[in-house]
Amino acid sequence: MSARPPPPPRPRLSLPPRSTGESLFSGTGDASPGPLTLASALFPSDADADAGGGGGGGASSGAGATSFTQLLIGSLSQPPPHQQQQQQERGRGGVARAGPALSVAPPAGAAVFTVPPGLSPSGFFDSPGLIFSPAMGGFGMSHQQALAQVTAQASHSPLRMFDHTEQTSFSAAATSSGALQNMSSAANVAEMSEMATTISNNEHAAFQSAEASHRYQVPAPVDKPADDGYNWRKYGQKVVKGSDCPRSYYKCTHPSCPVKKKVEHAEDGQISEIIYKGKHNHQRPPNKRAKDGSSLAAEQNEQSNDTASGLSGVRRDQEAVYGMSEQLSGLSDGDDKDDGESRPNEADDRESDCKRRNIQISSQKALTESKIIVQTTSEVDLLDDGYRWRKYGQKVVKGNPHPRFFLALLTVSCLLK
DNA sequence: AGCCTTTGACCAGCG
DNA sequence: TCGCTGGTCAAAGGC
Repeated sequence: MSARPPPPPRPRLSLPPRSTGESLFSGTGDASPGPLTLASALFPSDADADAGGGGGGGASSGAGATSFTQLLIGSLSQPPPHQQQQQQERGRGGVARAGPALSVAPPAGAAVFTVPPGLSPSGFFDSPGLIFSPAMGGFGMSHQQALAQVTAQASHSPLRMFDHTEQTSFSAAATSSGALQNMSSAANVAEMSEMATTISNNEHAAFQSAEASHRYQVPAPVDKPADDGYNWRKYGQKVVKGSDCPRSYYKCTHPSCPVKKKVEHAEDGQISEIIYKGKHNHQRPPNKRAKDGSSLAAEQNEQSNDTASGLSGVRRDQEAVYGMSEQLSGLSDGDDKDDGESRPNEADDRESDCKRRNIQISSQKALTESKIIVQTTSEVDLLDDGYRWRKYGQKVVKGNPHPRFFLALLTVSCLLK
């Protein structure tokens, strides 16, 4: 066991079929996709490339994806600014750059929110790292802002993914953060950090972690991947074709709650992907995680955030959180205005609109602040997002053949106008 | 005792 | 129509 011979299966990012990027900025786009989203959005062509396999392909993806880092490398050396446009053009064309590392999320437009393994969506949303407050009309801040914030902070502290901020919610799950490795303390941080995420919303939000598999050294029980504050009951498990990892099916135990989630495991038993489906129609159960210790704090933290942080005022808790799904799914038109102008394609927008209706869910939450480091196996056009990134660090992570790059956002105004 | 996991079987959608 | 595959059900067992 110590020596893991075979290359760990790369985590996959679920990307919505094409239009993702566009939709991100469009319709619900305003849902401030946040860096993660952006990242995912950046991998447009993936869909094109995989287009064929899209649907069922969810599971299999991993093929030659370029690693985020790799892309970064390449991208960094490229001129960033105009990329946005290029990207769009290319996107449609289907640059195949986005590697197969990304798996296509549910084709049918089911708004699925894929959370990086080990990550809990709620943590996601609650986590200060993400800010998506539907109530705020577009999530409190535009994705640019979020991005800026995130990246900016990230630059200060190169923690990985949802660094400490996440710890609150994630901590619960973080039973043992041995994984934390370099990170220091926060147990959960480790988990999150190791994962990369991708978000695809609206039509397909998919947050996923990229280097997950081997990296999610989630010591915690595999079956309980993410403690998102809700109670889940496993109702099935199945080996999905094209993937060696078994997929587990969970249902929210709350009566009448339609929410389900699928958790895919890697060969080594670690979680490689979590897909949430549906919206909780109830309040999150009271600290069920208290026993976890850290969770308690998280919970409190969360609450304080809800009320004090201002994220609110508006029912940030459930509705906010879930409201996000609405946002993501583009159900809330009002907020869309935010980015309305930045929308690249209204046509797509409309199209997505239709899709959105079909969306079953999406989980969501927002980054409230802080640092987020996006890790993806396929960075593709990460830098093509129209933002300017600056590399401020690089690190070779154990177990990961690819060096990890830390980027800071330099500007965020380009997309706005 | 209640809740959860496991697991084989069944069902439905799709090509 | 058939086979494949993903998703769900439900009985049995465990904690």
